[in-house]
Amino acid sequence: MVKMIKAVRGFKDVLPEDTVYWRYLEEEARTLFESFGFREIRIPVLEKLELFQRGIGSTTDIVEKEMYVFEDRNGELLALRPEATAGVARAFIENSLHMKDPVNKYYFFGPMFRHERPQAGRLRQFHQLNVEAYGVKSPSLDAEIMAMLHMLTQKLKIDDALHLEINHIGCPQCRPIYRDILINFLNNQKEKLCKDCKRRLEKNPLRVLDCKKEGCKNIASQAPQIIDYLCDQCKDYFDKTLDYLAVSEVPFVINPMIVRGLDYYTGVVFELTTDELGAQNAVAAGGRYDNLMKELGGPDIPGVGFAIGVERTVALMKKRYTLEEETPLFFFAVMGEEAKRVALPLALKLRQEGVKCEMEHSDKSLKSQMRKANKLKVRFTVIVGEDEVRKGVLTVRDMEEKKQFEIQAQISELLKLAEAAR
RNA sequence: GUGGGCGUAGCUCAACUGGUUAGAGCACCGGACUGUGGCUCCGGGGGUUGGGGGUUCGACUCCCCUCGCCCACCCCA
Repeated sequence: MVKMIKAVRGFKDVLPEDTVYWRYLEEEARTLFESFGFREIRIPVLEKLELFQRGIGSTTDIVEKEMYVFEDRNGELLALRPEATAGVARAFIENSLHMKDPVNKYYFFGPMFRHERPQAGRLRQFHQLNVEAYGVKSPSLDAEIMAMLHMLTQKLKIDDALHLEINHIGCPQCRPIYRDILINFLNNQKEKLCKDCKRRLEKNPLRVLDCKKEGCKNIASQAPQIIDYLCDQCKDYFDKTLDYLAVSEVPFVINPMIVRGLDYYTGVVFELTTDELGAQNAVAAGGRYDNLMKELGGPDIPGVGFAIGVERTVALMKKRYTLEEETPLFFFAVMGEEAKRVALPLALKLRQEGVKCEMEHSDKSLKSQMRKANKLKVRFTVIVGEDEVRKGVLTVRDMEEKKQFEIQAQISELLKLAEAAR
């Protein structure tokens, strides 16, 4: 037997029964985002490796060990994007969009690539819906964006499964101060920390705060919290953001343990989490990234945004309701060459009018064609056989009413039926 | 990268302590007045039991290796 070629590990096919959900999500997101003034941008899947090293941070796990890196034929190092924000920022700078657009709000949809071990809710190729707003640093904008995310989950009827968790991780002034205090605190109890946390202590001390191990949790619960060490500006900014959320009736909880994994985050950060999907509980996440643009060699322009995990969102949708593909209105059951000569032009004209229909092309018995029509869940089966051809008529069977009748073999007659069935 | 679990028809699963041509349901195809669906009945196709090696008279069942999938850690959407 010839060896079967299978998809690459962690890369999945999305079959028609599932694309219904994907499309529903995309369409709801598009109309919602656009109503907020966000415009669609599309960027390449492949970027120079350096973009991600500088944008995301060269010591983050994503850049250090999860990227698909390739050498181009000219020796240049390229990477499949592990996330979208760095690329959007690059496009923004490269096209001088801050000089052109009065409003710099973009949304984006596409695949991302991370070489991790697959598990529930985690793939090597996965999809994100991203939202990015550049040029303004304002609590009301941050709150508006979180409200938009909340509205999307309401439209998708999955908001009951989600919690908006929010935190503020400080600015370049106050974060280092807190960081030192935390490191100092943790160092004093270093022996009680787990193996992973000792490593985290070196690399990303904030992560110790959300370790799942009991011992570390106990220590973390007594650790100093960033909120108590924010500078006046950050504190004020955070308070205002929370107030805007409250008056907008967006439910949220403050979670001082939220830390983002990408270096570019500053200030307000948030996650949309669920406890219905196993260990990978973040359905969306985002925050401010006020230094990203500058670090990529662009203008000093602040940004805020979030990314929604499409597969995870679809998983929640599927747990709650069923979406089905649109069924054809007509099925042409044909017997013989002459019948096909009658049916084909009629089917083509119906589609021209936007009516979904199917016709049989293989030479099967009427019984088998009826079975197919039934399986397709069509409303009308149009039977065309020798008798019909001779008389210039069509036999129409109403599959729901289980009644059938003859009509003239004219497109106008079929359109009348289509109109009546709507 | 590290752990654990699992691999039998398209899908969900069977097959006593190793023992005859590996079964069932669903799905698929066809038939039951050679032009009529959904129900029922009947029939049919489809598996080198993930792959390789070993033990044995005999392996889906035992052993080894390998590949793959799943879940968790790590990390994150």
